[in-house]
Amino acid sequence: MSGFGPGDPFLADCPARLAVELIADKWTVVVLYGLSKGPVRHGELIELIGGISRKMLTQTLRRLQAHGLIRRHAYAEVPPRVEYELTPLGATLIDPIHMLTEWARANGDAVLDALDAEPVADSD
Amino acid sequence: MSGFGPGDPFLADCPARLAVELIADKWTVVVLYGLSKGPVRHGELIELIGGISRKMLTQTLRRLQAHGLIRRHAYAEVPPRVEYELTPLGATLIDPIHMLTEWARANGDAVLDALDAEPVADSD
DNA sequence: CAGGCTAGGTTTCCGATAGGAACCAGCAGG
DNA sequence: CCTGCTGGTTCCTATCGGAAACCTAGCCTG
Repeated sequence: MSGFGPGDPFLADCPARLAVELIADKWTVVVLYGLSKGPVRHGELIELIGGISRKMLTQTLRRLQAHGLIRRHAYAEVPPRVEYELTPLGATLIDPIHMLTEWARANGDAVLDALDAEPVADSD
Repeated sequence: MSGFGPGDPFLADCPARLAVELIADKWTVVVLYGLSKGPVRHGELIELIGGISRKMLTQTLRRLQAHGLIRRHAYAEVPPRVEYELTPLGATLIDPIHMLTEWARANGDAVLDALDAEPVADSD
């Protein structure tokens, strides 16, 4: 009587679960959001995001690329220039991500309030 | 010309960013989804989710509780019974999460295809 | 009435991961 | 020749994740 069917994000072998884990990462959502308005350079993302290290950014981008969500374009210039942009598949993720960031903007303060209000109350 | 304003999930001190990091966790989305249809017991979640350890489940639930997204109800019975349910605040997260899981269900296979298709191609 | 069962939670231990700092490549300009 | 720009990688450590054992507390069974 659980009401969950196959394809739900349960049971480790279903693709939905894998995809959820893809984006359930500290930086993935922010990076994808940063790419949502067009191609962006590596360095721009660093400044834009703030708090991410070059290593983590590169690592996140590589993973997204491997999963087919973004495309990497390296120009043979000096100094080097590398741009990243969403693939069509990656672009389909923007809507769900926008909902998340909208939720975050609307409810972020409520979450913060709860954080210092409740000393982990237990109702019984 | 970045086009991102305050409240966008950038810059570590904004509440949106904090809220995004709240759910950008391996288990959070799955656990919240598991609670989306009503109160569920600890043990039920373990079986339902599959792959999560008791430790991580407890830890995730505690964090969600501290952030005001779920409520814990411990019945003084033997053997013990503990139910978790979404708070009104937590319930507002279900819509965004549904979009994510829908995306995952629709595009999970495409992601998997990309994974073994592309040997990390570089377009330059 | 000793010992086992239950269900939720915690502790211990160890391998995996995150992430900062420092370093590298490669060429232009002073 | 030495420095700087940009993207990326390596090294090292603090933290995290997960399996398994243990704990609590009452009921049930032999």
